[in-house]
Amino acid sequence: MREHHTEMTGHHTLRSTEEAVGDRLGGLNLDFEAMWAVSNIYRASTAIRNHLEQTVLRDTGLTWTGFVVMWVVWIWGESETRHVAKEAGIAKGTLTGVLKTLESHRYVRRAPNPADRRRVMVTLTSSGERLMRTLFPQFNQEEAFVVKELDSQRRRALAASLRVVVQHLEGTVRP
Amino acid sequence: MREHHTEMTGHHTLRSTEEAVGDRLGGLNLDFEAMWAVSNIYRASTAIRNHLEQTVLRDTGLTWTGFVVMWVVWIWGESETRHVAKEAGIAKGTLTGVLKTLESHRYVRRAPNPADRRRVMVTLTSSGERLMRTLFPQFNQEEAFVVKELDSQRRRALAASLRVVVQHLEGTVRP
DNA sequence: GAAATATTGTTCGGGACCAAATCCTTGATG
DNA sequence: CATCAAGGATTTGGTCCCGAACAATATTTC
Repeated sequence: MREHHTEMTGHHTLRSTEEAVGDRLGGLNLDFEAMWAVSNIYRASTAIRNHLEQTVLRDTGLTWTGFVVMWVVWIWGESETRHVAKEAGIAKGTLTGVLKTLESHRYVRRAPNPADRRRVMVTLTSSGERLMRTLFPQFNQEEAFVVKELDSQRRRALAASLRVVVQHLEGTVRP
Repeated sequence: MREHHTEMTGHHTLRSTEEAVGDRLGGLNLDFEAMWAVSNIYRASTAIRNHLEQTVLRDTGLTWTGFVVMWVVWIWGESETRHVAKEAGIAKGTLTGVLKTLESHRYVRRAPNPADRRRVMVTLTSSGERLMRTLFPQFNQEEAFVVKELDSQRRRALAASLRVVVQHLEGTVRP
């Protein structure tokens, strides 16, 4: 692993962070490969989210989570809240609040399920549908920008490795 | 008690989500490789964070962000708040609140910089230091669990690809 | 069938989170 | 020196976020 400084800006880049970690933890018996893999997943995720918020979402009035929730409903069609929360990766209590916000913008609508009155269904309004149709291609364009520096093979390998991680974690039953 | 919500959806695994996307967006002209790479980064990041919160952080009273902030100060030593916020990937206003929480647990301490009284330095208390020394090895052990299903070469490739993404995004100067 | 048990969405309390406004301090400019 | 601009952290307002407690509804058990 050869790491060389391109520049000494005095600011803290990714490279110098990893060096600081090496300095601080070099003596300990740690799994550094696992550490770099995991910490870079988190780091990339933050950077990507920031980037997409700043570009595509900037003037829409939508938050990241609001967008994700609408995306789920858009992909799956009318859905139960339970399902939406799971797919969006948020707690059901959180979803209640997010839906309240999205409803106030008239992007989604709640509808009680007549067959089971505990359940609530969520649908996009036509205005929400329209928003997703214009927003999603822009979103995908920025996704392409994000992985621009990786060739096709690496993109597929990246996605494949991450799928393995996710399925490993989700497949692990917790007591 | 079986699920009556039906038929073709069944359970919602990673695979079936990707299938739903294919059904819904198959006709559009999109960069699917980019989409899978990016969405799996986010998905993995969420799954990992949940896992670590449920295991290592569960009984510590620390939030994810609180841990990350302490980690940064632990690695870098006494630091300026500005630097900590950047490394932790949160806004400076957020850091103020997080530090207030951590200070109330006596894990960190604020100290005004005498040379420039606008600046504030953050250090770990000895109790915070002790906490990191016991917590971090556990954390690393769970990181190893997270990537258990990937061989060494894939772990390195994963980290390397993510570094490329992060540096590409952070290197992109925004107007 | 009534009572016990489970499931579902909402509410609530305490944090996390951001962008913008604010408050202090420093450095520059006249 | 006095003023003003720039650079720090904090506060503020609105949203997100979780877990636990809750009320309503559905299912199982006896």
